[in-house]
Amino acid sequence: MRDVPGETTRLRVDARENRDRIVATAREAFAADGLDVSMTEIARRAGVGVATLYRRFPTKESLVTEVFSDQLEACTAEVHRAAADPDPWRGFCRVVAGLCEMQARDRGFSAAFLTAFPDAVPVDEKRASAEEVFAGLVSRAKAAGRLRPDFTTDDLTLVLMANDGLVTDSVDAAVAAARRLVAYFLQAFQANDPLPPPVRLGLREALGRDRPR
Amino acid sequence: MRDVPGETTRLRVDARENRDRIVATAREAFAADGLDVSMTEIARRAGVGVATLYRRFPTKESLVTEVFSDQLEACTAEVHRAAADPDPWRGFCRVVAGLCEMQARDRGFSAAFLTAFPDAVPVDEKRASAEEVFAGLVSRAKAAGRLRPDFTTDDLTLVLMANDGLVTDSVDAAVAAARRLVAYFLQAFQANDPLPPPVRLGLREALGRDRPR
DNA sequence: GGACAAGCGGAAGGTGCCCTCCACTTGAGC
DNA sequence: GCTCAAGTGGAGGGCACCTTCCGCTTGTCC
Repeated sequence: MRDVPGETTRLRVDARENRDRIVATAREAFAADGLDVSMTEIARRAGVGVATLYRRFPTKESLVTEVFSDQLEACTAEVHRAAADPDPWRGFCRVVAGLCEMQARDRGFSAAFLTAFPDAVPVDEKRASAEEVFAGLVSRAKAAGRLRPDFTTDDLTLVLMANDGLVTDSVDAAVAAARRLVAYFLQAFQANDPLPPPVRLGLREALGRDRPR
Repeated sequence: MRDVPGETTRLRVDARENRDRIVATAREAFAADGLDVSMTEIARRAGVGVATLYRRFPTKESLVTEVFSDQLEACTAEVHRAAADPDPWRGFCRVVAGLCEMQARDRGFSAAFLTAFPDAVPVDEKRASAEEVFAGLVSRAKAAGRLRPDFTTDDLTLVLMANDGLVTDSVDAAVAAARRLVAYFLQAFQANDPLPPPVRLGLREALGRDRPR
């Protein structure tokens, strides 16, 4: 395990360029093909050796975390912005639609956002903050009588996980599918018929499923 | 590529027992852990060598096809049974709920049912037949005024793919999540507000994603 | 009961992955 | 310009997977 230069250490300019190119390449690759793209392949596309890649990011997970940290930021920002909407129901719809659209446009994003990164503390912090804000939005939408009272914030996880299942070859198809899915969900969230009990979904494993026994 | 004894060839009794045990073991393994369970692991759990496994099933895909062929049969049977319901809306609900429940109970099933097996012709045939029957059920449910007119049969694929995203550690949690998801969907399917255009989702690759370029 | 094809297990081949090692190159400060 | 730590690329170690090979065992049929 080597040390990764933090904000304090300054990189040499060529190293800086390489690093930026790596992150940009990885972002595109993950978006297009999901998190399965190999480190060797990323290095090749970025025009560097694998050692260079591993010097900056000692593990694949660290690369994933880096790549999606600002995407996650954009995502939580979207939640905060939507929560500021004077109409809570419209804000609620924006959150659901916005997150699902992001997810559909980026195959790696869903995996990254739904995944718990044990090492990346700020990720969890931002997530928690966004969830809190969202919870406020939910209760206001309920108070306004637009959102069904038995909706729980765990249902957002349900929506995101369901939306994640809509894997398709083309981005356009994924976005179209996500839009229709969201429309169905939003209709259901306005209705008021009895529902099975809410479920708290566990987050998925990061890279590689765990093998029982 | 070796030859696989068909219905015509009779297996030796010990070989027959081994074969049955392999299929049973694989069924359990796939149900519990998905299609990622390795051939070596299946052979080990079945108490046979890998060569024995490969003698019966020359490729992993052939084993998967064999294992899920009768599950698929049960699935299409469920569709036919539900379609016979005098109340088309109730039948429709049974199809949606039934398929999703099966999917939630068996991690491998979703992958197998949503996946196109190029080699397994009967699979596709049964699928096609079930889809035809389901289409009839859909139009009757619409005629009865219970199902929204803009529902398309492709939306069933949407539901199944969405439900497939609800991967959880425990079966109970998966079933609970699927129930709630289905309840939301059924509410939305009764509503009648405008909706984005329907989407035709492509089926996923069988084993291992394809690598572009 | 004996012959032999069918069946068998485990070692090993081939591939792809994550990650490390190490000899070579190069930008930065004097 | 010279020095040298920082940076680099490619080979390869370790592992897991799917699949094949081959010498040994065993059910079956006469």
